[in-house]
Amino acid sequence: MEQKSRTDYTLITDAEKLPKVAAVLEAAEVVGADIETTGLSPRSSEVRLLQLATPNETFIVDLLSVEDIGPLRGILEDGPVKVLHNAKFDYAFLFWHYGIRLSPVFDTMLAAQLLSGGDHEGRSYSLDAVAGRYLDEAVDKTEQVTDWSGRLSERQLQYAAKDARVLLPLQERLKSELELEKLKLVGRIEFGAVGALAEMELAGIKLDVAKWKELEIAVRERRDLAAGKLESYFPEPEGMLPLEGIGPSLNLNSPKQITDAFKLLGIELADTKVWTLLKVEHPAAKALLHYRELQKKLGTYLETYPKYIDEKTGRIHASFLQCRVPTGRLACTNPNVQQIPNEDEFRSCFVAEEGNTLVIADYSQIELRILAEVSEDPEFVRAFNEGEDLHRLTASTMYSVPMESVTKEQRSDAKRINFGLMYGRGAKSLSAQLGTDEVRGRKLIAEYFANYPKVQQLLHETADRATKERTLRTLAGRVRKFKPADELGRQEKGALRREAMNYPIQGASADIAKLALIYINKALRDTEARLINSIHDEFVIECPEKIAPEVSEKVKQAMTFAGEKLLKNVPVEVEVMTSKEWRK
DNA sequence: AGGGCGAGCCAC
DNA sequence: AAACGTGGCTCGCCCT
Repeated sequence: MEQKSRTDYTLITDAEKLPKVAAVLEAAEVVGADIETTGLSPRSSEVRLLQLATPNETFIVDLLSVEDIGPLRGILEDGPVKVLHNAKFDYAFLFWHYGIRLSPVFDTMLAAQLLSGGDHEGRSYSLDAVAGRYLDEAVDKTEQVTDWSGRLSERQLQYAAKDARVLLPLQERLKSELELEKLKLVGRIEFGAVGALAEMELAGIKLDVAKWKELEIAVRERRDLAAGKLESYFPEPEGMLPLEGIGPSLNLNSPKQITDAFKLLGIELADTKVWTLLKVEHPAAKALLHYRELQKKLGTYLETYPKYIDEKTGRIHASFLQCRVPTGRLACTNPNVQQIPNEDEFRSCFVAEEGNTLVIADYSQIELRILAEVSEDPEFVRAFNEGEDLHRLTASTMYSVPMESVTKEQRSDAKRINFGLMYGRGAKSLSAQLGTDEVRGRKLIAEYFANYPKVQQLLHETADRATKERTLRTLAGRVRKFKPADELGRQEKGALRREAMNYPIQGASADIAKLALIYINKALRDTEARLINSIHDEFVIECPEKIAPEVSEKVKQAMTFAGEKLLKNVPVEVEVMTSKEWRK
């Protein structure tokens, strides 16, 4: 009689067995899936194992001996739901090495993150941790970091099989939790966006290094000049021999040393932030701000970004973090290509490859449209429906002047208020920004809310609900949980109310953006166009010049369609432009 | 030497 | 106090 192993699995080392495996998997509704790789980067590492689990059987395909996994393609690209933990990782490897687009996907990591409602504090989302929380089952990950490139031990194979199999009960549990918490739609959005994000990371972005270096040299020159000017305001340190004076006597990047240096000028600084320095009369304050700006650009961007260029592809492949941000927005790292300085000087260094062009598309005032939709404020909604300039309209009513007589300054003030109030901004900070006194700031806000009473009502009710019910939802149903307010101090309570007021707006914008990722990726699937960046309400696509017009149209349609899924009473507007270089 | 943290600043 | 929401990155500084 055959001995039963602890975790049953069938090891496939022969390609001829694959059709049979495919037949078994085809009959399953849900398949647990996992891979083991020789490293973390799909572009420089290999896939060693592909594990596929049904309730009855777990297959381990040894991809070192099985080269052609063609018979499994149908199962992976369609058919049963593939359950994975951190599916973007597996998707990227399978897409890069086999051109396979996993679909449909259920991601147990994303599911767990959605269920947390943005409260990630002290929570791990490793498979081990999530299985522990939802199944009371430990998954030993000690084998994960072992060497998967050579001969595999029984322990390794056991581990590989277990990893795929545990996903089945875990998915069952998380699926019902998502249903219970009314997170099915958000789940579908997140799971659908996995592929788009994986492909976007793999596509990467081209940096024109020569142009970047030129800019680096220019900015360094400007920085050195600014440093010299700044240093000239401070007295020479005492007891220094002439030769020793050559090195830097004062570290201009150190807030502490800067504070001390200002003290020598008779200026006491509470801190060295912009806001503080702007109020200082001494020219050294201005010089410091100038120096800081250039130093930031040099250190964070110009000197750093070339290091991120991948040797193989010659492009920068950032990582997008799908569910880290409580509002649902994407975060981005290594490097953060969402925070490249907005000036053309910087952005235009990100270019299309020879023969290609960029299609740059962004939503026009999406957050204000969401505010209109959610608040149902009649004037707000009407303005968007009639294609009016909302900032101008706001200024016109706020200052009681006809639309056509609104000045630039008045419109700019209205714009600041429109944006500021979405962030829960109060009279104090608004008046500071507008350069006016608090009394007038308060009056402007009062006038604003008199014109848009339902906006005020919405913001107020939202903050109250966050405090009382401790949970809020976006238009798509994405949940954010809030701390109990009674444990908070005055200041923290205020912060919570502001977070709350902003959440439904920023969150719905994220919902729309993620839907857009899905639709854009789908629309471009059979073209040579690739999504290469996503900056909250803006998408950058690279494609052969020839097909730019049709790509522009497809992207615009996909984005509009995504917006209209959630905005029913307010029109969605998308602006698209084509350029060899990234620009505003 | 390297981790952790705060200050400061870039994006939307 | 500097109160405008969401992030990530670099630097200085302090720690082990």
